[in-house]
Amino acid sequence: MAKAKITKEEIIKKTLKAFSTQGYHYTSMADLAKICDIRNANFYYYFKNKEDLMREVLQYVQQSMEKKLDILLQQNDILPKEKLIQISAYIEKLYLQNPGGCIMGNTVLETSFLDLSFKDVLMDFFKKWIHSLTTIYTEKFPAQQAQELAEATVQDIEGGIMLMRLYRDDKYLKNALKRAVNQL
Amino acid sequence: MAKAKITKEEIIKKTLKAFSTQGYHYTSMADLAKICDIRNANFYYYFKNKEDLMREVLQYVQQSMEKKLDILLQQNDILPKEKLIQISAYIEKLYLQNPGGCIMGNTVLETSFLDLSFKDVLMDFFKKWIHSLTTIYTEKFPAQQAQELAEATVQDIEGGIMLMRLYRDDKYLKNALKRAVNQL
DNA sequence: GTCTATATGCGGATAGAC
DNA sequence: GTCTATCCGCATATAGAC
Repeated sequence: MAKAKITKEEIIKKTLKAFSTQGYHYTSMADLAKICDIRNANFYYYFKNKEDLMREVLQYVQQSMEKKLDILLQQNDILPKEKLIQISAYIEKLYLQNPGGCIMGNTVLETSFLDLSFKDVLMDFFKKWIHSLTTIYTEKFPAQQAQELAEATVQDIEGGIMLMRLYRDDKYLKNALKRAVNQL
Repeated sequence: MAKAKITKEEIIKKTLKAFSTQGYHYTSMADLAKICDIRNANFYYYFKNKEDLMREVLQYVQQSMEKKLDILLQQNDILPKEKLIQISAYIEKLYLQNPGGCIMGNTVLETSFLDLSFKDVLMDFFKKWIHSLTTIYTEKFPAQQAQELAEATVQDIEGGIMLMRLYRDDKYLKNALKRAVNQL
């Protein structure tokens, strides 16, 4: 087959930023077309509809996160605290580099009352994140407490992203990440 | 003047629930008209536009919160911990009674990239909340630490609301409130 | 103050040529 | 695979009668 002007993966990467900043509903297909430098109609060759595109975008983020966490956790030669520091660094890079914060958390609050196909992707994302943190905290705390600590950490970070966007000050996210590491 | 079929305040109270659950953009004037049992056009007699209506809705929530916190804090005859418990109870009632969670946090994430007139109301809301918690935590911790603890508490709660909506499980919010109280 | 009717634009999505 | 043209519905908002 002939080389496409733009690949599916390129579309996903380029639209991610827009969805991340502006949210799902507010980002129009026209916006996305401009960003990708293609025509509005071309999306429908690659994706069934807007919802399907969003699903693939979220899946891309979810799978990147999952892969990254698996690699980090499998390191046998480093201390738990060091793993935590690495996760923090990853999260900070992920959420600090664009003004939109966390596309997963944003999308939950924007769409949780609707019956959209990508809800399970959002659930997988946070489930994996919490589970990874639980695994690490288990090295110091009993299982139940480690689980709650992991949930609290994710909540602290996600709430921090909200305040970061409101006040345009990244101290809220940075402090949350610091607290997460200091649990060990 | 003749009695209006519906007052401005009634509109605000009735539309609050819809905005809270569905968000700002997704809630249409038609939705709101149905809820209030008036015609679409009638809103424009009371409010300049949709943004203006939303501003008044958020202001109503903000002012209720402010009043409540002021009353709670002014009690001289009770322990700081008891104040914290009362605030928790208020927050729990406020955020648990409808499926939309926290309209203020939702609205921040949905609209913070836009230049909307109600941004200052959102900032006032969280500023007041954090400040009140700081005041209480100051009874046990040094100022700087109390401030960070207050921020962490709000972040924990707001993140908890997000997970609560995602997994339809109120344990995330309830645990966050418990942690807030247990700081004292 | 509340109504009917409607202007006006933008949203997602499709048809069909090339 | 990519294009142009266009459909159709819904959004906010306004005009003007009652």
